[in-house]
Amino acid sequence: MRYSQDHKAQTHQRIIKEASERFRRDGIGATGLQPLMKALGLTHGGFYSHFKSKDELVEKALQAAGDQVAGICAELFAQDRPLQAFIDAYLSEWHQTTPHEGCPLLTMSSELGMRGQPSPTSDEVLNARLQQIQGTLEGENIVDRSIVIMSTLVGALLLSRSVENPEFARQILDVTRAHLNQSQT
Amino acid sequence: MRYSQDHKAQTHQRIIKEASERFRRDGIGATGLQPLMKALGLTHGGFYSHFKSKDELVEKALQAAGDQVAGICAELFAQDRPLQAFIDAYLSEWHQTTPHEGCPLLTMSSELGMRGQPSPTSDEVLNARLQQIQGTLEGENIVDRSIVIMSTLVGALLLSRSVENPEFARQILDVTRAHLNQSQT
DNA sequence: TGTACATCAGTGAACGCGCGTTCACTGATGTAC
DNA sequence: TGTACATCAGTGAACGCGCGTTCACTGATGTAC
Repeated sequence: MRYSQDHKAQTHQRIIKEASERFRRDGIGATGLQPLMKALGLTHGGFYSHFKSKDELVEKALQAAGDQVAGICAELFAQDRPLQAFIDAYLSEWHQTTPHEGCPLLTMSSELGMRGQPSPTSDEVLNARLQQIQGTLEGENIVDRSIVIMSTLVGALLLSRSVENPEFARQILDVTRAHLNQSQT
Repeated sequence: MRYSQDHKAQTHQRIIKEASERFRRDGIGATGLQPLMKALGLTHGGFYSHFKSKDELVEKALQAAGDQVAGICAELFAQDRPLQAFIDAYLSEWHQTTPHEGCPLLTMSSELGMRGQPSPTSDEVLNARLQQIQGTLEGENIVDRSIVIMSTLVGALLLSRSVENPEFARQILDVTRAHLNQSQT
């Protein structure tokens, strides 16, 4: 059956959004197209009238995740203490327990790198964060310092998500947050 | 056919070693038992006379990876400048391009955390590194500082493996290595 | 304005494939006499 | 010491399952007259 004019565009975006969440929460390889389409009330055969392969969806979903996160970060960096707002949000309990709405660098980008299929979009997402951080820094070696801050954020979040003991996970986030907040101004 | 006395133990260890490398390089989910056994010159059916499931192998392989890395780190921490030796090795080009012999925290532990099946062994591996780092530190907040150092190392290595541009990857490692080495003493 | 036709998003069965796991079987070795 | 038997690591076919992808088909909508 044929649908109204922009119905296809809406479905297209719904697939991308659902995929970007599942890829971040469960992993790309562990996300099946069949359950994905079913969750949207569609059948899996129709997938290929929207994308030519799963790989194409992965790239679109990574871009969408990057855009979503860019929006969230733009708000954070518009606050009074922009860097602290960003650090607090990145190392928040919400971000630890909500990977499907969070930073795609430690989920999608990492998995793509592991597969030997790194995407330029990963570089773009990372560079966007670095530039936002750099905008809040003063003094010398701004680029280098932004890279170190971002590495520390990513590492602390990854470890907190990997560890079994919840108190240990919280400690990693708390300690790292305190360190980064006091070392900047 | 029945084999000589310790033949089974040797095969057992060969399976664990090969698995610990493949799990770290390709991921747990992307590693099939059939190709794994074939690479060792065995048939896949025999797997279950060694392990009761893939999950059991995963746990053993994570422990083996932890032990292997512990051995490497023990040598590094026995050198003249132990912390610098560790940092330089962790952020080396070798570690970036040799995940199958490297730290299981950003490969196996991360994937297990993502699956909602975190292992206590992940905590043990991380704690072992933290204690080795703490042994090289002086002054206050030694535990906190060790967590920050480890987070920064893990994050920089993950980003360098995730990024598409090789120069960008190298820059992340170089900048982070320089920062960590100068901030300690 | 009303009618005939073309479009194409979505359907659902089917494809080959690799996965983890099972199972009856093999046959060289270790053990018991 | 020589022989008969039990053991069990490893074999290889088979299991059901979910994967990504294909394909002939449907039928409500947009378009042309």
